[in-house]
Amino acid sequence: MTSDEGNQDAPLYRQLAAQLRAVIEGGWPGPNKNLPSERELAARFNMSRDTVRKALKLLEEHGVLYVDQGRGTFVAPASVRQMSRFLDSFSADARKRGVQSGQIILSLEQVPANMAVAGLLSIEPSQTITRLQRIRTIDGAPVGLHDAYLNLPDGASFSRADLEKTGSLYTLMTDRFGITPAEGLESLGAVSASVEEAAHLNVAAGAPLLMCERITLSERRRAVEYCVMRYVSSYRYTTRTNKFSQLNK
Amino acid sequence: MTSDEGNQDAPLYRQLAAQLRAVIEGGWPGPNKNLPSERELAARFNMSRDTVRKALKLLEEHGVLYVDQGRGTFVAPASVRQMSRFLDSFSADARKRGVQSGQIILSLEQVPANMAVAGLLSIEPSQTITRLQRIRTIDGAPVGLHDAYLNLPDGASFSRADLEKTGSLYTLMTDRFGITPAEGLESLGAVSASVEEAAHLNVAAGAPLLMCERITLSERRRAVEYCVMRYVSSYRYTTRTNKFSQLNK
DNA sequence: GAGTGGTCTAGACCACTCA
DNA sequence: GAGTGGTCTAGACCACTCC
Repeated sequence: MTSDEGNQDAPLYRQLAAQLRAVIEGGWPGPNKNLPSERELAARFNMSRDTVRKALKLLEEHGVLYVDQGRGTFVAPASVRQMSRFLDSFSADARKRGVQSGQIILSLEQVPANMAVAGLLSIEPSQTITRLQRIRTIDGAPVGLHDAYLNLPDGASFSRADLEKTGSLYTLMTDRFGITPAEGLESLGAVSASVEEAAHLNVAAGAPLLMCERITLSERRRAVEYCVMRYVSSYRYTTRTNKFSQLNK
Repeated sequence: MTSDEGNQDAPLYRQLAAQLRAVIEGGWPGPNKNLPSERELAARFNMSRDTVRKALKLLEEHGVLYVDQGRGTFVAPASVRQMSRFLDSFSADARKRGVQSGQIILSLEQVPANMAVAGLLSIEPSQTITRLQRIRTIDGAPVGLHDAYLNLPDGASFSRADLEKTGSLYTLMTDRFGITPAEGLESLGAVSASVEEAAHLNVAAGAPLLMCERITLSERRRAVEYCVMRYVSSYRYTTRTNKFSQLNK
């Protein structure tokens, strides 16, 4: 987890954002305290006010800062700063929480897409895709079932060993196939565990599960993955939604 | 639902964003098609390139556009354009989906905060707060239970009639108390319906429910509401997470 | 090489808040 | 009225993509 801080290649505003976040996480200024004004920061760091504003905007999007017209720029409460607005993979999320994530691969195979999956991935039915079923664990205990349908580039494939090495499907897709997830559409609801699911997750049949369906899009907005995830009731999915910002007034 | 389009008071970039969105929703350019370049838009609308960029940035945040370095700016697939990244109230969400939302108020009272709620709202235990319990309905059928603890300004209160008039708690808080929700922290999981919950929601006891806890923060990042929501299994909570954008490289 | 978006600057004026 | 962030401009140079 390298930071832009001190990275001479990164844009100025990212370097500044990284620096500011570092001092804020270091405890200064405290929550709900003023930052120096944009003009002052520009002078102190010897850059234009617009560049400072870009850094502040970035930190605002990450929930680190908030702005109050005419009053100033303030440090957000720690509870907000710690919650990401962005999509994490299961393993990245676990790493951030400081727990150990793992997986048990149940199956990895090439299958023809059925109509439902083909529709969701915007491909022709019967086109072959990769299906990956896994049990996800946290500190060794099973917490979720992932059933993923992957629309990989022509001829691309990977083995169980490839996946076991990296631990993260997204890392594998990026490093191996050059596919960068850029956007995710998710739908969450509650379901009852089937007998089979219950066995995998070590809960009683009929136990409540959190179901999360996700379509992942690449940078060019091609659907590259459709995934159904089911989690035991102790698992929590957290999100931060900021600025009830609207295009409509 | 007024738009910035043609609103002379709105900033230029908002007017442009509204115009662009209107022509895109009108079908031109189609999904995954090029927009004119930033320089061309600037010339055509007689504004600076930076102002055009602000409009495009806004539309990108709303999932209407995406940008590909060196290639151009493109219209996102309709599936992405329709999904909001921002927090909606139950009633606003229903309106957007074109269904009729309603509520049955179970109780509205002043209560002392217990330790858990006081901690979440950052107030002293035993301070009195407003508790509101409701059944939420869609097209007349019960789909959710809301249990909200409100940290209203000193002396502020409202009646059942006030709430029944507007239908939306957020609208009431904004118009009546000047509190604008600016940020929400949410945690989702699955639970089993208790006997009482099952009766309210017209499902069997033990049925799976989607539980969503939310802390809502005001513009100045004061916790103004803690709410526990439980939804029947047919209810779906949808989100869009864009740009796996990171502060860390 | 031509065209695209990404970064950066220096300066101007406006809207809002607070004393 | 002094200080804050919000908008807008005109121009410069860089990084990337595609032919």
